[in-house]
Order: sequence, then structure tokens, then C-alpha cells
Amino acid sequence: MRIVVAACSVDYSGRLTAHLPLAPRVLMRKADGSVLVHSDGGSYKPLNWMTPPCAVTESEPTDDQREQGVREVWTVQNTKSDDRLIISLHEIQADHSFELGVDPGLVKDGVEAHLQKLLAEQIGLLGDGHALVRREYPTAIGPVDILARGDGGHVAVEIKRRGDIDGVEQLTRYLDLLNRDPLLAPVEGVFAAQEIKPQARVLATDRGIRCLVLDYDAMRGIDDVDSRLF
Amino acid sequence: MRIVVAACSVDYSGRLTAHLPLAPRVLMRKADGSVLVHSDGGSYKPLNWMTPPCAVTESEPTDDQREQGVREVWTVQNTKSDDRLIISLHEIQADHSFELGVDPGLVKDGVEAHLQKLLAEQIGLLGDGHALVRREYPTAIGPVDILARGDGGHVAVEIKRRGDIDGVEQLTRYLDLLNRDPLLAPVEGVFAAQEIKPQARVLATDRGIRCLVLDYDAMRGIDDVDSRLF
DNA sequence: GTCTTCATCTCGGTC
DNA sequence: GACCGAGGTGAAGAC
Repeated sequence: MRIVVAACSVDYSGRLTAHLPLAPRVLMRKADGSVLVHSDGGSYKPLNWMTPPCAVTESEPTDDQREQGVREVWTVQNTKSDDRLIISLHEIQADHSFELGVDPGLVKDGVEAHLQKLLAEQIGLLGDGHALVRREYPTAIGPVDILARGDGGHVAVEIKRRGDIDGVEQLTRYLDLLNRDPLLAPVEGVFAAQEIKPQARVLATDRGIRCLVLDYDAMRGIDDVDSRLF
Repeated sequence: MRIVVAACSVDYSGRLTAHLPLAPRVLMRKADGSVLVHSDGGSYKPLNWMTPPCAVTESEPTDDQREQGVREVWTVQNTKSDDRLIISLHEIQADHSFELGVDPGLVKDGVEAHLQKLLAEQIGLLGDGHALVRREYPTAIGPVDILARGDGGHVAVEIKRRGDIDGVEQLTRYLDLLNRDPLLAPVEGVFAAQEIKPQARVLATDRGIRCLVLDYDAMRGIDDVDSRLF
């Protein structure tokens, strides 16, 4: 990891073209060749960057550039596409290199995947006598979160952390498709989420889709109990 | 802008909870209070971060923490939500501050708007005898990218850089609405994109919507020729 | 303000 | 490797 603080101007060309006028910025060069250009604001997104795989070529400025104060030119070329970043460095305030090693990485907890896993394990929440067919049941337009067998037919479940209209639309498409399959029909829809927006509930109900509010803490609690018991 | 290179462990709690084990990393503190935790790889996204508005509180480690090598603890609290980042700094390799000033910002050029402009100019790509009615044709549920007149009716075009299912849904809503207008009906749908995902193509075809793959470079090339001739 | 849509999206999963 | 969906999405424009 090399960090350079310098006044610079930057030109990007690739999926779009973009230009950064001359100003002081922080340049981060990572071990994998990637480069980030950060200013002292905005959010975590750099003003400009190059993602790996890429390679940096450092070159001397032309006489013209040198007259205008350019001390160094970096050309960052993506090795898979024709994306290119050209950075012209003027006054350099700092230039430091560090050895960081490989990062052990982030440990996440508590998202939609977890909800899906818990509901699959506690499939009875859909109603008595329901049995899991499979998670991520594949269809031509994408996987259904959960497919289960119910009384006299099947149940397709769409799971969201926050249930709004998009999720109901998604489930509706799956139901249209699944109900054309004589081996599955009739397929009932269940829209399951930690929180269901009123508009989504109205739309779902209007389409005969059942809404199921999931209590994440309770489901996790039961899961913990199961883990302890078995 | 303050840049600290240190071994650290990080805990985030907010919309999810996440943990970063102890390892050497780069910590960036921006003038607006935001904090980024970067490793020496990945892309431009930090391992962890806090977006403004937020405030950092620096505190002394407890005796326990000090025994385990913690030198400093930063608590980054979002001032609008209950998102919180707790960073425990161990050995500190570097700690530098810089004055960067406000950035003049990025100048962009050339995306979906350009595709729309080009297709409007080359409306014949829809088929022989087609004529542009207008770009951004207004409806009650939003503007249609392009409306054209075809053989015996009209054509509504939805343009995307990458065409997937969402775009087909959007176009379907427009078509439902436009076909109720006796002055326009029948209105045919064309889904135009640089790249159309297979699932989107299936859905579009199923709904009688025509798919049109746009060759951006070719269209731009024709545009350049036009520019030179006229 | 809120809402919608785009993004050099990034990232993780699965097939 | 391609494709699909989620994101602590962020950011810009419309209303």
C-alpha cells in the first residue's frame, strides 16, 4: 500500500469519460495494482479509481507538462478492458509505503440470507403440514426464495428484509410462471418480511398473496434452542 | 484529512452487525467526520466505514484492552441514525494530517442519455418508415424514453444500458397506459439496450415486446459522420 | 423535502 | 465465467 498526497489532475476514459481538475488529493495504490483518488469529503466512494486487474506505468512529464508544474505522470491501464486512468501529479506533499499483508476479511451477521435459512428450518411458520421442497428453487426468470408443499398444492415464498411493492411484483412473476407448471399448480404465494409496507400489503392481498411478518429475534432464538438441543 | 496506519479491530452495528479481526489497515478520517477503513486489496469499497453526518470520539482503552495491546479507541457515531463504528487501534505505524481544501469535483460525459439521443437521431433502427414523435414523451406515470410512429400505430421505446427485467416491467406499465389512448393505440413496445439479459428477453418476448440490441460504437460512428457532413 | 432511477455500481451467491 | 439479486448501496435528477 502506497499513499501519496499531491495536487493532481485526473482523466478517466472507459465506460465513460471523466475529468478531475487540478487540486490536492490523496492517492492510494493497493498491492493488487488498483488505484483510488480521494478528496477530503464525499462518502466512501473515491472521486476516481481503477479496479483490478490493472497496472500502473510511471513516466516523466513532457516539457510542456513540466512547465505547467507536472512532476510525474501515472498511467493506470486495466488489463482486461480498455479502461484507463491518467494521473498528472504536481506538488507532492507526502509519499509513504506500508506493508499491510492480506486482510482476514469482514464477518457479517443478520441479513436476508439468514432469514431465508431460518424460515427453511422453521417451515411450519407457513402453516401446519407444510414441507420444504427447496430453497432457491430455479425458474426461467430467476430463483424462488423458498418452494414448499402445502395442502393440495405448493407455496412459493418471497423473503425480504423490508417488504415493499417491488417484492410483491417479483413474487407475482414467479407465481404466473409456476402456476403454468401442471406438476406444481396450484401455487399459492407468501410474501414474508421483517416489516411489510402498507402499500405492499394492499397489493399482495389484492392479488391473493398471503403476507407473513417474520420475527427475526424469535426465529433466531428458536434456532439457538435447536442448536443447544440437538 | 487524517491518515492513520495501524493494526486495528473494528465493530459495526447498525443496519447489520459486522466485525473485523485485528490486522494492519489504513484509516482515513475526512474533514466531514466520515471514516474509512481500507485494506491492501479489494476495490474502492472500504472494509468498513461511516458516512456523514457523524462524529468521532477518541477514548483511552480500559485496563483489559490495554493489556491486549489496545492503544486508542475511536467511537464513530452517526448523528442521524444509531449506526456506530468502534475501532480499537493497536500498534500505530503512521499518523499524518493534511489540508486538502474543497474539491472542484468530477466532470462526467456519456451514458444512457447519449444512447437515447443517438437512437432518436437514428430512428430508422426501429424499422423502415418509422418517424420520431418525441423523446421523453410524458405520461401520468413518468416519461417514455422515445415515442415513434410506425406502420399503422405507434412505438414506445425503453432504453437501458443493460436491459434486465426491471426495464421490461417499466415498459409494460407504459404500454398498458398508452394503449388506452385511442389517438395512439395500437402501441408496440421496443426494449432497446446495449446488452439484454436472457431472462429479460424471455419476459419481453412473452409479453409481445420486441428486443433491440444497440451497438453504441456503431451508432456513435454514424453520429460522427453526420457531424462531419452537416 | 420525498421519490425514482442510474451506477466506471460492488459484492456474493449459484449454476 | 456468466448471471442474478442485494446493498449499511450512494448520487443525481424530477416532482
